[in-house]
Amino acid sequence: MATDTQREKRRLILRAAITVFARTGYHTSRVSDVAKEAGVAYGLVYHYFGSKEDLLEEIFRRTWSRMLEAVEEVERTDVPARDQLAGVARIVLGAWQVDPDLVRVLVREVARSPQLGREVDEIAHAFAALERIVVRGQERGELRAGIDSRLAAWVLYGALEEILTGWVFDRLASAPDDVDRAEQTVVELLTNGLAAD
Amino acid sequence: MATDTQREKRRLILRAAITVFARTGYHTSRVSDVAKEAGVAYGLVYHYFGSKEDLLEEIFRRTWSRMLEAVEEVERTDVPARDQLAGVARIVLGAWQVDPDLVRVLVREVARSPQLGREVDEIAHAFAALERIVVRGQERGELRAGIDSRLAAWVLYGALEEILTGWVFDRLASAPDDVDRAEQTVVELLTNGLAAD
Amino acid sequence: MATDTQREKRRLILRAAITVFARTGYHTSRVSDVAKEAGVAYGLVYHYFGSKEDLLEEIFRRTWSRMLEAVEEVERTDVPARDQLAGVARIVLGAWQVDPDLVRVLVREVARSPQLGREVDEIAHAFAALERIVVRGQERGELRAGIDSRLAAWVLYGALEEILTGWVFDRLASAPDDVDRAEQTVVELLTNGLAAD
Amino acid sequence: MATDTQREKRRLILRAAITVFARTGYHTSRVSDVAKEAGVAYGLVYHYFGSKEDLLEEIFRRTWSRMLEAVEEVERTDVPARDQLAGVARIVLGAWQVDPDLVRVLVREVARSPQLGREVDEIAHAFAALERIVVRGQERGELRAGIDSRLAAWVLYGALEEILTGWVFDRLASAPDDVDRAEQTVVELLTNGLAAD
DNA sequence: GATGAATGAGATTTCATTCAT
DNA sequence: AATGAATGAAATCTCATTCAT
Repeated sequence: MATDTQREKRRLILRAAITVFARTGYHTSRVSDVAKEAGVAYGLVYHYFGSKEDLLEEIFRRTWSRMLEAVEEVERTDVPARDQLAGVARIVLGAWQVDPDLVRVLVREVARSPQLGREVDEIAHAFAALERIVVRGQERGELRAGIDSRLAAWVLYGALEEILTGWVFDRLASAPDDVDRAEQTVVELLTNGLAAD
Repeated sequence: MATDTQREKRRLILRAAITVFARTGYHTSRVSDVAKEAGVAYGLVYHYFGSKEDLLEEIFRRTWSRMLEAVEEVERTDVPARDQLAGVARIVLGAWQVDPDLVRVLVREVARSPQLGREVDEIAHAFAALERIVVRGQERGELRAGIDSRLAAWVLYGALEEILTGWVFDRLASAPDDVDRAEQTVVELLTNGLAAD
Repeated sequence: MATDTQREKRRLILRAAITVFARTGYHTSRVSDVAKEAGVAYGLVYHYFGSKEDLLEEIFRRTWSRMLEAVEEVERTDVPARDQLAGVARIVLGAWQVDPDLVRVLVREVARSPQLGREVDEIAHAFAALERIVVRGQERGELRAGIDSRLAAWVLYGALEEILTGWVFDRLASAPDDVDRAEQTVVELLTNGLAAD
Repeated sequence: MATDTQREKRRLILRAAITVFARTGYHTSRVSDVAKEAGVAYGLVYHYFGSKEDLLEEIFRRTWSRMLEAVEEVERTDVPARDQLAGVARIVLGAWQVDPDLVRVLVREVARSPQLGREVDEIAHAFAALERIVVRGQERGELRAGIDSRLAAWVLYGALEEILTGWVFDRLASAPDDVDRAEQTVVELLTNGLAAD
């Protein structure tokens, strides 16, 4: 049967959820707002999703799943570590241009994601991939061996997320040029450091 | 009159709020839980604080106020930029040892802080101070001039916050030794970079 | 047209309803549960029955209709009143062995039956038939004339229903032997009484 | 503190619940109806009772608790078994005159009581007491030894409940005179039986 | 006949806040 | 200052019923 239509409806509702959650945050959004935004009846949200929290969980899961894939693709790439890191930075910061509402939701509800539980695996895997990129770079002698690779991965991700946060709350400039510059700066900073030679 | 007692009661309630919010988050905590934790009557919370949100706001304001002071103190210090950055790292990461519950609340509710409005000033000032440290370092030739100082400040703070997040959600080791190591690693990473020479 | 198939479908759904209602009660059962149990589509239930309540009503009506017939058959029988009463007891208690799920539904939803309205007629007729058995017995001098016949009918039915209730809720033993014994005991009790001579 | 007022409020709400549930049944009654009937705010019902079901449960528990006490008091009485049975009949049927709304609720929601769980103990104890009355009568030679005492207790209770049901649904006359007559008839029926000598 | 997606009214429950004592 | 009973506005979720295919 019309599974295509069904998938579209699901997608439609999920999209609406992102839009609505991005507007005023998950908690202050009502399920009825999501339904209205999607242009469907109240109960249909519950036909496709078990609960309001499920909506958020699915948003997280999908995003991290795609993030994981993207990072792994970068990992498989045969380029210098620095370029790989730049690739990751581009993925994360690029999201702001591709789907700012999604970024708004993710940034605003970060704290909820570890509690959401299930998709934590995907997050952990993405961090692990990032860490492997660092380790590989160290093995190839491109990156310093003395630095804890796991911490380095966290620092990179933290830096990127903070920049997204700055954009979301309009405390950092986020025009296309700024995005490019931020990407380059972060990479430069993390590879060569702030110190003058 | 017994203003001391009053202040103590206020403090008692605020402490209880931190403990309770740290446990399961701001939203799932009830005002009655805070009252119970503080060992006072329900209504007394409203005698000292205007609303539940006021509690959170005050926690943020106080913390960022102290953070601002601490960063400014580091700023006034006459030591190399790298040591100043290390000082800031110590302040931020040290909070985990001084008051883990407070860190839990801050990390979990980060996204709320910019919405809270009023104390944003304090946050902005703290970031500005951090930025000035970078600028000063660049002026003194200790730090590279090519790097955007504001972005550098954000990257540093993001890195530190991410590490706190890792500790809060138990995804990074956080024993005293780990804390020290994290502090050194972050500073080393941000000053000299990941790249091998 | 395939009226046979139609009747079978109706029957199938009704059977499923009995099974489902017996499990957790009418109110907590969903129409979708009935459909699933019957192995038919959701909407088909509404093709054959006007509403969820109609299902219950039909269960009651059919049952009481058969009950009425059975009691009237006993009535037509040319045996002593005591044997007629025993016949009624056998019909009512025997249902537990024939169709325990049906008994479960009836016992659990007794209170609903008088509210259901339409099938009350059938219930009333069954009680009337039972009463006539008593009256006839009194007229033939087999039963005491001094006892209010209507009340006697109610007492008998109440006793039987309570025993079914005990079985349904597993508070009285209900193995085949127990059922036989219960039947005999009730009849003995109601005809000859508890009193020692 | 005003514990008296509190208890009164609880009582007030419970009373209102009985009135409302008696009107149209538990399921169709809304908590808001109970609040309105009691003349209190919506939330106060939840201040005193955990849930709508708790209201019903407490009604059952209290009633069966009082029933148990009353039956045990009859049990302690030093009168012939027949008079003790009459005493029990008076208690049960008398409820109709004392508190018809309560009886309406009990009769209508009987099926729910075994599911309610906790107060089942009280019901079981009441039945046990009734059974002991029969056993004692048999030991004293006042009642026939051949009859299963447990079944006799169930039959008695079933008969009484059925009569209450008849009154509740207006299918048996329930004027004061009728009540007295019913009481006598049931006792006479169960002790001496329907059979003519 | 058969399907199951779509609808939306309605009920329970929570809890921040108020206020009389 | 201190108490906690009282208030009532929301918000989530359920599910009987409808209807287009």
